[in-house]
Amino acid sequence: MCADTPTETVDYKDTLNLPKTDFPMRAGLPKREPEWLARWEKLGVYDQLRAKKDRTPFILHDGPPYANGHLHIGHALNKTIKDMIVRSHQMMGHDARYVPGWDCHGLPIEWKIEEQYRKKGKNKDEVNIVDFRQECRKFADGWVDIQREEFKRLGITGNWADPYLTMNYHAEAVIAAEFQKFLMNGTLYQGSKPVMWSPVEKTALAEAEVEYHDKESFTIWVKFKVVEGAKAEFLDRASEMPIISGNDETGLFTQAFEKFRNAHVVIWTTTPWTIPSNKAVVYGQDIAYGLYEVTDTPDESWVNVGDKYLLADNLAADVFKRARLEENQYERTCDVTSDELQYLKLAHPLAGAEGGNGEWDDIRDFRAADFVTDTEGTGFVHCAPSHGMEEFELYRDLGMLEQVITYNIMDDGGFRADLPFFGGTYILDRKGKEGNANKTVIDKLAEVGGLLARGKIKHSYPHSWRSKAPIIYRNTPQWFAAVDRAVGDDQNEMGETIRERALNSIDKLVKWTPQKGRNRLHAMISDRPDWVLSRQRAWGVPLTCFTKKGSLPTDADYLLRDPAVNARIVEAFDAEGADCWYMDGAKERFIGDAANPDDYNQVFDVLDVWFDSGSTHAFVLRDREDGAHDGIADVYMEGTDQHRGWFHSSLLQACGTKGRAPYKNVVTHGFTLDAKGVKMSKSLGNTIVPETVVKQYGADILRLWVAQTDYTADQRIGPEILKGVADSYRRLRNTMRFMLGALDGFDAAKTVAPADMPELERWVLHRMAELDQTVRLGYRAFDFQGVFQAIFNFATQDLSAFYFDIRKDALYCDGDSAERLAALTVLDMLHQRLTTWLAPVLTFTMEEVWLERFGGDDSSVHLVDFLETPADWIDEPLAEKWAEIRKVRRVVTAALEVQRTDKVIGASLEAAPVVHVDDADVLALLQSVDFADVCITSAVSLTNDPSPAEAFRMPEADGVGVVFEKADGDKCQRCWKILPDVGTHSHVATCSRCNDALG
RNA sequence: GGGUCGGUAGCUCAGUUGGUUAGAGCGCACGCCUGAUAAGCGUGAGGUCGGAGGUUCAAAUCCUCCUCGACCCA
Repeated sequence: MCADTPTETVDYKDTLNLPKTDFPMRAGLPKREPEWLARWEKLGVYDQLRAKKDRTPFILHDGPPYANGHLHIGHALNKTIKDMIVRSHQMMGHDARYVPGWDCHGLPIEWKIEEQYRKKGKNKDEVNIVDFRQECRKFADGWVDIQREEFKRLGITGNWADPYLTMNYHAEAVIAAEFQKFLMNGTLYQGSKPVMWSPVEKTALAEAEVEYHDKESFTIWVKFKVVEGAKAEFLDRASEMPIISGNDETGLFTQAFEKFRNAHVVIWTTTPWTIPSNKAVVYGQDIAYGLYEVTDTPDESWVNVGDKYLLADNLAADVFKRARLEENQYERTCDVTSDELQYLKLAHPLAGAEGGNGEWDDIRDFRAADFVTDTEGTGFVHCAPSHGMEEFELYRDLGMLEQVITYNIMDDGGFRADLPFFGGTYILDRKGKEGNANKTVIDKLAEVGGLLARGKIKHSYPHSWRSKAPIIYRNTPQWFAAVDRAVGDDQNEMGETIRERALNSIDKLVKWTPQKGRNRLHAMISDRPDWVLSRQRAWGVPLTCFTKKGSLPTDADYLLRDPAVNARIVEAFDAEGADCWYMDGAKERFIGDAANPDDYNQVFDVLDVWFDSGSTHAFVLRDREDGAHDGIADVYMEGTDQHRGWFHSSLLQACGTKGRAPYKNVVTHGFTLDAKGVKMSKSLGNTIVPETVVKQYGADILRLWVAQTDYTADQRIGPEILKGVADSYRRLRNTMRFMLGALDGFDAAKTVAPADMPELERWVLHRMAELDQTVRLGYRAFDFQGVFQAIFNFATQDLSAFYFDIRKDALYCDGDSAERLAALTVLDMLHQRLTTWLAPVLTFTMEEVWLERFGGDDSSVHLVDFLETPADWIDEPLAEKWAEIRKVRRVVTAALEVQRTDKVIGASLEAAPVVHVDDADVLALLQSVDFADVCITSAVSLTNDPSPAEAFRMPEADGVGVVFEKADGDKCQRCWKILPDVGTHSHVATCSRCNDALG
């Protein structure tokens, strides 16, 4: 082009319809999000939605977070998923109300308050319990307020003005009332189990209150003699078992017993004080054992020549070394199989001891157990089921607890006074140092010849978090809900017992997302023991019941079961809170005239907090106006850890009280890990907290992270990942921005009917209708990842890179051409749909995008539903046609790229390629549209002449060849197309279209 | 230690009943445009599908073992 051409200086930019918008490219979310929050608050969006009539309720019931501490990323993930579920269902036409809740009772808060007291030099025991509980309540209240604000900042919608708290008086009343259902229907009973116990503090401890430190312990190897007494017992048993031939079995027994006559089974323990409570010894089914005989002895030893010991082969050498024997002082005489072991019984080393009062004379049980190993000790484990969880469970499962539970250790860690030899000795002294119990036991064992060896060992051992003193396992009375007892109400559709009802509910009434959650809970419910309801704590709902003095837990009259008493309690709790249980005269007040209060003890244990939260379906769903009429939620949505927690306790509780699961859908999310897939921890320094993300990027970025991840598995988050999320956000934001700019001055009166639109527009309608289905199905399945990916790919690939790119020419340069008006109509439709579809995810940004066109004081995208998308927009043949067109287009763009690289052209408008198409049908397709527009070239020639050899081809588009040609003519200074007619019009530097437009 | 779940390009994810050369988006590199401009368009590189065995004509997909990680339990 010549430098002196006058046209070059003409600037037609102002004559174009260029995009015009105030919508900024950069969002500034951290600063602007609070403004939208204030707007929604002012509009009362949540309440306005509730006022909409004739909508089917959709209830996502909130699992309550614990009211303690600032939010971490897990909270943010959890509430964001819930929010997207709630918002998407609202916009799909439901009344999706959401009542957030908090778990307020329990240990961690109790700790904090105790800590405060300790700082003031006060002891918890000196403080009035009601005052103490009030402090806990105040503390929880404070955190509820803080967390509420933090949740709101994330854009979580809900009834924040009136959330539910497990410590609300009504909640406490309902929890007590729910507990009383178990009391009345007979599933409640008092039993016992070993718990971690701190003798120094005289209290039970929870797992979280325990820390592990190295401790030096006594360690002893103790001999249990194989005894004759076993024979009689075995023969008794054999006679009851007709299947087994008595003679054969007797023969086997005799054989086994003769082989082990006078032999000793050796056990090893680091807690000598448990030996007086020993009730059994167990062996491993698959461990190789041998019988060993002492052949020589060192000078000082507790062994004698001829002693026979049963030991695991892997450990025998070690044991003899401990007994100070040289390797040549013993020999292995024969194999011992577990088949043989089953015929043996044992005697306690203190059996028959003078002064023992027969305390240890009973034969000790000897059987196989799967927790025995041969990596440490002797290959035999001594069982004191009152002081060990595994042993307790073994005998519980055998139904033999009554025979093996002891009560030898008191609250203070001392032996009961009347226990021979050991009464009055203590495991620990008052300061938590080693007491005299272990030594006394060891000395006594040595005296009766029960010891093979002794020593000391340094090992990791649990200590109290508070006193730092060692703890012990101690059997204590607890309250249980029986899961295998018929509940005895008439709600038996799912089964008679809690377990049956739970398992049937899991399969028949609940849909699981992801499906594998079903197996997880099913397995747990199948295996679980009875539910321990009681905690020896102060901050909780008390087990509101009374026990009869002088009665045993197994007696029918042990528990006071009186509806009038129960009603008085519930009524009082509702009015005054559960604190009234702890007031003076409470027993007399509640028992009233139902019985003589002096005959009863009031129970002061509190309920497991899982019972509290397991009861939310009653005091939230059932009792609240904005709950669910049948007390059943559409969705419970929590982390996978809640299979053990809330999903589990809610299921058990509801099966005990209403006969079925309180939910129809259970959705679970995984855990949030750092960028490498490792758990976040302060010590690793890989923690990401919501507050930081919100401050740096904004809540919408955090929400988008949630939507882009597969939340059903564990997710990762880190700086790089967040940056990627922010990148996607910007891409999408700019696409929206382009639409807003193009729609500037949009005139609804000039809308074009779909039937009158060009094919390209109708193809966009088709894609929109397709996407409408994808979006709704995805939201219904809680699949935000799928929804967002579909929308995002549509926006970037179909719109930005294809449709918009092509239509820019018409949008900018045309006057009110049919094409331009159709494009604007489509853009309007796109804007409304994309904005509403994305509103559940990008809550803030979509409001901004919405208001940009539909402003006004009362307007909000969150007040509207997804738009109806006519099904007849779907046009499969058209879609197939345009798929073909895009395939050919890709060949053209790739061909142009070659020329661009060779510096032949820059812009694609400089080209007018010749496209050779072998297939006549495909050629016809291309000829039916403005293929030059589609390729954004100034012209295109379509032909079915065979492609010349130099034509550009691509393997994925068979039968298409592109020969490059430069566009012929001059560049229109207005639309930049290179056309032959430029220069022939009144506006000299323009093409005919632009000449007309300029008028 | 036991049980369960997971490991596909730098990142986020697809991958149907086993079946051509394992896909997409983002990011990256290069180029173009300068009328979406701290934007937009195009092209390209990038993967021994955690590892090792096995079944099969054929394995990301089925089986076994190992490894790493997570959750629950002990």
